[in-house]
Amino acid sequence: MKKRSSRPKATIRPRIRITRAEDILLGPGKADLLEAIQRLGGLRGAADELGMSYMRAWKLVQMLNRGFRAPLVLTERGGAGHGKASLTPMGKSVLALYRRMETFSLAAMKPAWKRLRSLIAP
Amino acid sequence: MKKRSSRPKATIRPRIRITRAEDILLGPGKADLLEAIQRLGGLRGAADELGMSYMRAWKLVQMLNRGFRAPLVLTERGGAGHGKASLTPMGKSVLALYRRMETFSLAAMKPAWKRLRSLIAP
DNA sequence: CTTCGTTATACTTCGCCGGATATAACGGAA
DNA sequence: TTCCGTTATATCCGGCGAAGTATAACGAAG
Repeated sequence: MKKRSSRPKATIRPRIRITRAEDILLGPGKADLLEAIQRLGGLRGAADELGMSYMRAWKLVQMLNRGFRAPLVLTERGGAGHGKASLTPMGKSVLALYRRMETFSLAAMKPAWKRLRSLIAP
Repeated sequence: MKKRSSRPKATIRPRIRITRAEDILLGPGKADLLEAIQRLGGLRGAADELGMSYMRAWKLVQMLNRGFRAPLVLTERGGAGHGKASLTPMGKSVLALYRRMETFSLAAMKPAWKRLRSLIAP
C-alpha cells in the first residue's frame, strides 16, 4: 500500500493530442468517447456516462468519422431504445493504437515527468 | 537523405500538454515561447518571432510564472531597447525537462504513431 | 533631464464555440 | 398502426477568451 504522501492534486498529467491545423483529430476526450461507445453500444449512454450532451458526443463522432480514412463509428437509428452505435474495425484499431501511444509515452516520460511534476505549484 | 514519399501534410503530430483543471500549464506553445525568450533575451522579440502579440506572450509568461513553484522568467524594464527577459534556473530546468519528455515520448510512440498516422484522412 | 524602446496592465470590443432548444427521421415492439 | 427512445440536424443565444487600444512605469543612453 502506497502512502499518498501529502499530495491533494489529482488531475495533473501529460495528455497527448493529435492535431492538424488547430483541429484536434484525436485526444483524451475523443478516446474516452470511443471507449464508452464500444462498451455501452450507444451514443446517448456514452454521452451520459461522460457527462456531456448528446449533441456534443454526436459532433465529436462526426469529427472522428471525417478525420480518418473511413468511419470509426457506425450508428443505427430506430426502435424504442434500440438505437445503436458501435466501433468499426478501424475504430477499434484507432482506439487501441491511441491507448498504446498513451501507455508507451507515459512510461518513457516517467522519470522526467516526476521531476517536472515536483516543480508545479501546489 | 530521406525521400518524402508523397505526403503533403506537414503538421500532424502528437503534442504533449500538461493540464490542471482545464488550464494548460505547459504545452508546445509555452515551451516554444520559453525557448525564444532564452535565445532572444526579450519578450517583444520572442513574441514577434513566434507571430503572437506582445500581450499574449506576456500573459503566457504570467501563467507560467504562477503555475510553478517559482517564476520561470525574469523580466526587467527600462532603458531604450534594453528591456530584458531571461529564464531563471528553474525556467531552464522546466524547459529542458519538457523537451526531454517530448523526445522520449515521441521515440516510444513511434511505431504505434506510424500505424495510426496512416489511418488519418488525406 | 529628455528621449525612447521596452515591460506592465486596465479596459473594451468582437468572434466564435458550447450548449440549450426544438424538431424531424427512423424502425423495433406491442 | 401506434408508441417510444434513439439517432440526426438546424437554429438560436450567452459567455468567455483573444485581440486590439490606450496608457503608465521604468531606466539606460546621450
